Amino acid sequence: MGSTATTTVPTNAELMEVLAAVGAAYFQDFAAAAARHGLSSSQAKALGAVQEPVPMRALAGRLGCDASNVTGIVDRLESLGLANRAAAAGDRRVKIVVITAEGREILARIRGEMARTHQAFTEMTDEQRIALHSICSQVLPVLAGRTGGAQ
Amino acid sequence: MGSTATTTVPTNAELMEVLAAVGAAYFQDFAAAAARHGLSSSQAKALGAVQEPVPMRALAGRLGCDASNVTGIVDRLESLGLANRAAAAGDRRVKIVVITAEGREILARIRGEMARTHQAFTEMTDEQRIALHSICSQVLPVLAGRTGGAQ
DNA sequence: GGTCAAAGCTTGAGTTGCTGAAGCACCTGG
DNA sequence: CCAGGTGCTTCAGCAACTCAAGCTTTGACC
Repeated sequence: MGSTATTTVPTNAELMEVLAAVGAAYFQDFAAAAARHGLSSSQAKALGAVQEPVPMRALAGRLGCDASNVTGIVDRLESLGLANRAAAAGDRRVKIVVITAEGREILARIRGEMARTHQAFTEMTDEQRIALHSICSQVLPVLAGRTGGAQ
Repeated sequence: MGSTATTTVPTNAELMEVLAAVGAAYFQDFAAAAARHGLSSSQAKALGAVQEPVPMRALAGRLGCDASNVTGIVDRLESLGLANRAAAAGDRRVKIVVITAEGREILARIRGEMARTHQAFTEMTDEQRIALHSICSQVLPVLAGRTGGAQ
């Protein structure tokens, strides 16, 4: 394959285009896998964000949405038996969302069923895997806005 | 985590994690920039998908949602003066969505204002830019499911 | 030429996601 | 103990999304 990299450096616009396309495709793969298990993408995303127990308010921060919104999402996860609300020790206002064993299993199954994503990975060389992981890790703090805002 | 590039190849799970994080951060940057101009992310995404005139049905395919949904989105774009419905020559059933000059300007402004994304790009070396673009381009056909489905 | 299935778009009902304002329960500092 | 702030929920209200049904137009078949 093209080990002779055509050394034309892509412009910002070109990078944005492929990045957006990859992001959108990844998201659709994720949403489709979640839907097969009866979860919306928001619910699945929330499930992924509570692998560690998290207070409602912090979960809203992780999901980038309003706290009142999280109430409904966790309501549905709870009614499906995938998560529970637990009281926080020391502050009875706080409710901590805890994933159940079943929730953990569903989450693992969803991630395992993202077929297109897995196939995309298998078609990458070791060098590409290393490069991609390195670039993403380097770029993430900037992109996620650790520049002056606490998470 | 040696700063000496430990050439350990990342696992699928590790790749999925950083990819998901980057995708989510990119999307939030996009949504925030769109919101500054009074557009929801769906509307902005649709605007980006009609830089070339596109029939309603094809637009639904590009956005990965139901055709009936596109009606409402284009309604709003039209009421904002960012796009228009035009009759297709040769088939009077078809309505073609055409972006307006104002729509094009807003879109350019949104893309220009994705500050975090641009900053992330500026912090990449030329080699990283080339590698990222190459990997995304290679992976995109698989990830987007060109495996048997016409777009 | 007439008829009928199919395609393209819209509409309507219903669910979810999301926000903002209001409200209740609880903590903390004076 | 009281005032103000914090955490969660509830309640409109809107956008997005899906499915089913409906309308217009098209294309093919008789």
